[in-house]
Amino acid sequence: MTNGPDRREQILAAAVRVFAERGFEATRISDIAAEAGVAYGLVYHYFGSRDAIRDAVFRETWGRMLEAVGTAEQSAGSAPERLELVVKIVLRAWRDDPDVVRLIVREVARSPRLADELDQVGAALATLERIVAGGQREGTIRTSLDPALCARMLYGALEEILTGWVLGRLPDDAEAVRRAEREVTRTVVGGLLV
Amino acid sequence: MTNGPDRREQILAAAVRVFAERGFEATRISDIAAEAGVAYGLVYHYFGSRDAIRDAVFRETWGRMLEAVGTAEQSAGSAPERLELVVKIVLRAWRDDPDVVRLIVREVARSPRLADELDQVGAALATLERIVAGGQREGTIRTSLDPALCARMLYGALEEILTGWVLGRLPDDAEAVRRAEREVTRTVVGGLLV
Amino acid sequence: MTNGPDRREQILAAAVRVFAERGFEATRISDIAAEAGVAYGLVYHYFGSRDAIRDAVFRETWGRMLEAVGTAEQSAGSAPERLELVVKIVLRAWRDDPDVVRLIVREVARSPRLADELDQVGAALATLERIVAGGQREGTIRTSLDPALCARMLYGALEEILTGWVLGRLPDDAEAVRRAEREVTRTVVGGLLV
Amino acid sequence: MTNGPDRREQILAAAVRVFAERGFEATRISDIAAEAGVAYGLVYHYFGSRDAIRDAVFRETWGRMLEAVGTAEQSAGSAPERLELVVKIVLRAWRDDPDVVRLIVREVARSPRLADELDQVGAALATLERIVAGGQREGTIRTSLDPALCARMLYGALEEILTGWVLGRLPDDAEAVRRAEREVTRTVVGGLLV
DNA sequence: GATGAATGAGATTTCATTCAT
DNA sequence: AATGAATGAAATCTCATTCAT
Repeated sequence: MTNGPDRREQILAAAVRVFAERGFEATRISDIAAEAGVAYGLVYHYFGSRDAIRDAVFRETWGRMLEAVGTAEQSAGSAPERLELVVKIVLRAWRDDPDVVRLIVREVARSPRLADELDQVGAALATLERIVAGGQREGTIRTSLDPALCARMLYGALEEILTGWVLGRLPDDAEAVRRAEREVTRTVVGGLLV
Repeated sequence: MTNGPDRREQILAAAVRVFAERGFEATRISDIAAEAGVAYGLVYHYFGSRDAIRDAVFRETWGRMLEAVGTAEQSAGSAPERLELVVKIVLRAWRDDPDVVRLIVREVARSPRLADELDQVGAALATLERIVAGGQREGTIRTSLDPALCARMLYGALEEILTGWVLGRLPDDAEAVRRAEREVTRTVVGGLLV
Repeated sequence: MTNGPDRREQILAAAVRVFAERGFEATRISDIAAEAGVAYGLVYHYFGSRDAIRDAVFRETWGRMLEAVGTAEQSAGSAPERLELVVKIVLRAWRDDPDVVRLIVREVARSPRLADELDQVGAALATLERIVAGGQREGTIRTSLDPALCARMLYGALEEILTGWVLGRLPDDAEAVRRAEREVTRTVVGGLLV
Repeated sequence: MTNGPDRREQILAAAVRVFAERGFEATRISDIAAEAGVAYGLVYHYFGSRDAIRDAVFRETWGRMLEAVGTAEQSAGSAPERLELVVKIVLRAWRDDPDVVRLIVREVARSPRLADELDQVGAALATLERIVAGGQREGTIRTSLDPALCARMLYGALEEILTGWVLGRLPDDAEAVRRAEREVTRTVVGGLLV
């Protein structure tokens, strides 16, 4: 017996880095093992198969993101203030944990299996939906809107900005990040108000 | 028999269907050949390699979409009216040509290689950017906004709604499509106005 | 297009030789490909999987044997004469086609999957059973006997003698083969008579 | 804790069960450890290798069978009576210890390596041979027969009946077992008599 | 142009065995 | 004695690509 959970974490962290670097489809088990500095078979000792690693990695990265978004839902303040907080949290993740964002942007959205089986995107959207519906009840958001549609508009806008950063198509210095926060809040969140 | 261009189109159309159905990575040359009803080697006769097929397919599908978005840029009217037209064109594509939309949503949008080499998404974003900048010049859109950021917000919002339809997460009957057009226009386009 | 069926036969014949030589479990696909003098992947082109090759080989080898035993069932003469013919055919197979006998003796009997799915042993036993039952009707074989049990006794006796030859435990020169025919006929077939 | 021999027996008994269930080739060390309820490495502590376990198991199971057949050779009575006793002992083993019989039928009988290295089948056949030769000396068995051949005929007949039971192809209730004893004795043993 | 047989590099996965604790 | 984490060689299988006809 050695250091079980540690090893597992070590491999998982390596997988996040490699997936973020080259994408899931282009990543070989040997890449992960090499990055983690362990033997080939140990990856299989902790994760049963290639797909299992992918699922674990996605669950893990999304877990962090969802937890953060969850705090916004629990925060004090009106619905628009909560949405503003979501915008801040999501966009700042790029600076705080770029590998996770890279992974989410590049892989999670496109994976049919994930969309069906893990559906963490769905969880994020559901959180946004609840916040919007709360805003309609408290009278801060137009009741003519469909919360599910609003959730997708905001989510899509945020994801596309992250994509711009990931692909180096948009400036991502600290000032640009603050500006993006401001503009998304004014435009999309502002567009929802009564 | 010498029906060259026809055969090529036949294979390309089959590739669109298969890619839309199962994704690019999961699609084998044999799947395309089978769907097209031609022999294995003929796919290689017209397209030199697997990647060449992918590029041709993506260029082709995006070609149609970009052409449509281009007509909006050329249309008469103010910038907000042009953006509204883009919204209409993009969202109605789902009803008109779902396989193409499926393909774009699942594969094109965030594929790193494509973004680099074909960068047709970039072309679409550039069109939106030009419309927004035009609106700022004509005084209909707030000048404090960054056109590149606006383009991405609108693009992302649209794409995420299409994703909802592709994955069956949002209702997509004719009435729902009209409603989505209205809400995106009011919320995101409306949020850009002075 | 090249010479399809020929290639398939070529691989199948190679597989028979290799299986007979080293046994199924110890045989690698690469062994078969090398013995057949073809590329690795071609084995998979004609047979879908390792198990499929095994099944095809067993079906093929047993096919030849069963066909031979079938002729005995069709032959003129009394049941004991037919059984004597079966004894002759089976024991002479060792001289005529040792690889096939080796394979049957070493592999077929022990394979649970085969016993269940291909069950060619079952077909051979059924033929013997029918001959014995016919003998009971014509009054040449004791009616107190269970034909299924008789079939197994004769089959087992023959197989065990073949095993002795395959493993080099019994002399197998022409004279020894003739003697074995005589003794099995006198002892086991003779033991069944009224 | 120092219950060495007990542990060893525990693992050996588990191996017999697992081998009988799924065959030697399909059995993993982990299967044996799990069935025995001990840790992975402990199997290696008591047995040095996978092959060593197999050999130990086969020696063990055959040991019991050979011991039983040996008592027949030592028994009072004529050679035919001794052979009748062998038939009884072998066929009744199915009811008494089916896992052992299953193992012998499926794995031991024709395994080339075993036949060469352990050759316990050879020992059983030798015992039968000695009984037959004794019968020829005492004048109860035809002297024209080759004892080695007779031994194989009887052995094969018995084994094939056991196979029928193992595979569920023959009825194996108490009455059917008694009948099989009677018929083998009359047919094969009877066929040897002067 | 058209076919599909042939090739082989490379990926996933298994599992006997070792070894530190 | 007992545990199970760690290792890596070896096997199966896939599939893009080539090529003879």
